[in-house]
Amino acid sequence: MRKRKSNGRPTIADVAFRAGVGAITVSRALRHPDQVSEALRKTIGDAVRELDYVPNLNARALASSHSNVVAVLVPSLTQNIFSDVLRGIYDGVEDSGLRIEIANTRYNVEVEERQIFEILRHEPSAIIVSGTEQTAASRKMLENAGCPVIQIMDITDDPIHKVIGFSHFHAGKAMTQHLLDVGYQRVAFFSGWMNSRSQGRLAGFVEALEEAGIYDPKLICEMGNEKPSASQGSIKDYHQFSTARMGRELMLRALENGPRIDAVFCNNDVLALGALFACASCQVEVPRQMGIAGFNDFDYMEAAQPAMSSVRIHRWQCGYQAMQAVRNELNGEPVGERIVDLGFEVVKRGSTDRNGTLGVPPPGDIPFTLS
Amino acid sequence: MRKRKSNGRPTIADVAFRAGVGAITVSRALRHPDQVSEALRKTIGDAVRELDYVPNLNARALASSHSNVVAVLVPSLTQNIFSDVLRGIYDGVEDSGLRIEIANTRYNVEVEERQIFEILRHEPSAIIVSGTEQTAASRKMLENAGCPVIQIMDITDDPIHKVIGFSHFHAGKAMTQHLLDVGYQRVAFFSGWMNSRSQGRLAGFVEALEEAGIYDPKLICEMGNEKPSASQGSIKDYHQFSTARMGRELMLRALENGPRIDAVFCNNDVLALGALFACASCQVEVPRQMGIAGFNDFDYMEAAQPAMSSVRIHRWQCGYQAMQAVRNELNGEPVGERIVDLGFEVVKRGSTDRNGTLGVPPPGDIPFTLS
DNA sequence: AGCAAATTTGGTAGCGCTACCATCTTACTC
DNA sequence: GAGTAAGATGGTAGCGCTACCAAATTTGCT
Repeated sequence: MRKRKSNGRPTIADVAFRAGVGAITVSRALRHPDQVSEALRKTIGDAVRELDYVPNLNARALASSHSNVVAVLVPSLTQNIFSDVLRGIYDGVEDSGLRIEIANTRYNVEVEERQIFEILRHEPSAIIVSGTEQTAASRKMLENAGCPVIQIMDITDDPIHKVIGFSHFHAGKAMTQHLLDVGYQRVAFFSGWMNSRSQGRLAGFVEALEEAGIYDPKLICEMGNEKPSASQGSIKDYHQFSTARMGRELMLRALENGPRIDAVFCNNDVLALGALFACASCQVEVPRQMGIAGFNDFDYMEAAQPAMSSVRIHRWQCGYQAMQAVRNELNGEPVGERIVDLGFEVVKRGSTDRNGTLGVPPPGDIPFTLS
Repeated sequence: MRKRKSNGRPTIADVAFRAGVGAITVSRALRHPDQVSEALRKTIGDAVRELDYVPNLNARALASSHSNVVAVLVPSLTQNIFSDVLRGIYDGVEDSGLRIEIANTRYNVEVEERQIFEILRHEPSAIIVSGTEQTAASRKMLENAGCPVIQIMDITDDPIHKVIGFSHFHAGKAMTQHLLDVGYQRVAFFSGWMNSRSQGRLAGFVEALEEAGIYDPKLICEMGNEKPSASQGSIKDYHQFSTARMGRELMLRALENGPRIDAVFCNNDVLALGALFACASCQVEVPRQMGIAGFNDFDYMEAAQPAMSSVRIHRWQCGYQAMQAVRNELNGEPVGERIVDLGFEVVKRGSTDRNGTLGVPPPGDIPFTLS
């Protein structure tokens, strides 16, 4: 008779009894099968199946001081960019026995610091963190975390442990170069609120223009420069930091009394969408009078009219490969390459096909009239 | 001297020693402060702060068989709709000591069943599940889960425990009615892959047309009717089940040789976006020749040219209120209303302003010419 | 065969916390 | 003032698992 109410689930002892072995052997058969003989492994496997045994993860974590929790820090849950990353992470975690714990840093380094602090106290088995620009305090905590730390969605020469991502600088520069290559002369940069990765893109933009000798600070059109405060009222609004509305507004301003421009590199596809609509509303022809390029290459860029150029980045792969890296390391394999550059792709479409020379498919235009 | 390597973190015993009380009193001071005297509570609080003590959650869960984990089942991580819900959940969990564990059901009831099964074995303190159409097996498991179960993003007369959402049927019907009210005669329904909530919207659409006596099955234009298999190859592609590309394709088909239509209710904003671009590419005037309405009211709907009508739903609130409900119940408060209808809002904009009578702001059109 | 080394298995003792019960105060009733 | 109830505190014994060491068994080699 049990003294304490238990929930009736079979325990490792039940399995051990049924298999006629010691509890510890069952534990080993499950955790380190190679240390158990073929025969016992089978007997124990049968007992597990017959009893429908599932290990209690809390007990396991307590006894081993391994939580098997992978902590994932993302700056936002709303932007598609990170939900794609999360999708990769979830696809990558399958059948690993690992649990994922997501923390939302809200693009706020103070919040991130606090959350790293909290998360470390849960003793995660690994940490996946977005970006490479942690504060000094955050970096120190992560360095001393005593578990694999994978930085994703950016790249650096000096990773904490391992980084899987790409260069925002080079991506920004490459797209700007494309705009210059097709002959645009006055290229603007549109952005909503800037994070450190946006800054990288902007730096690439600036360098490309400087090399061409046509850089002008007035070409940088930002909205909402003010960083969101961490105060109660506004913290929940961080998800709106780039919207189509802003893209529209920025383009309208540029057309009305802004710098004279003939193309725009939008820091985010959704801004490009808004910019495109603004052009439509002002009868500005894209790409002839105005070139538009975005960043991320969400699916609607291809479907737009005209189809819009963008920089395709490998969000899902970042998440998936980060998870693979975590699994490998937890299995005792070596770290391997500490810097993994997944690259990017400048996708050229109609919205920047200034001369009709890109060979992109023409917009479908089926003649059609209603009533 | 310790026999087993510990990670050096202070334990409850350290705090107890420092405060000069028993370990159990420290536990109580933290878990049930009302059972501990004012004076001791303060002494213990000081000790906690001095030692920088943080309770070990695994030990707590093991000893109490309360995991303090809130399991959240969402069908997709990628669609904005659920990332908004998750944002609400994360905003709602702050400072509660609860942990969130997200499972991705991939719009697949078999996957959902398996995940409910797995999740129950982690003994969550509460479960938040998307939708009300669980399989019989899933429902039974949830009913016997022994913890609060909140269904969200749909509504039903017969919740498992508590439901917070809105009626997709009424939302679909209301938007369709709006299209009829402004005078459209042949209204189509566009959808990508249909889930049970989409079905509700469709049913509302059908009923509105039937009541008007103009229903015609040919008006239902679906793409990708085939349900995604759970097989390896395709399961990772579930996120593409509604894309702008599909909206564009559906509209092109409808214009070319489909049913003669003068308006379309898109099951999802992104389809509406694609449909709008298709109209632009075919020189079909919106809203005069073609009305377009979407569902979800993402931010770009307002910024589109013309601004697009949509049904605004309260995604963030669903998540946030679900979390509040969980917290209340775990604090021992009564369930309260078991059916919470958050409603929806038919947002009427230019894309359905057939007669120019809606009083919506005109599209900004600043006369503008380049070089 | 004889001995060392490698492999396989088991026992014990926790991991850090809380449920349960027991004890000790204090407050209140008659 | 005795008796009872209510509140505050503590001790003990686990929760279910695994680290650590010890013991038993097998293998390899001279």
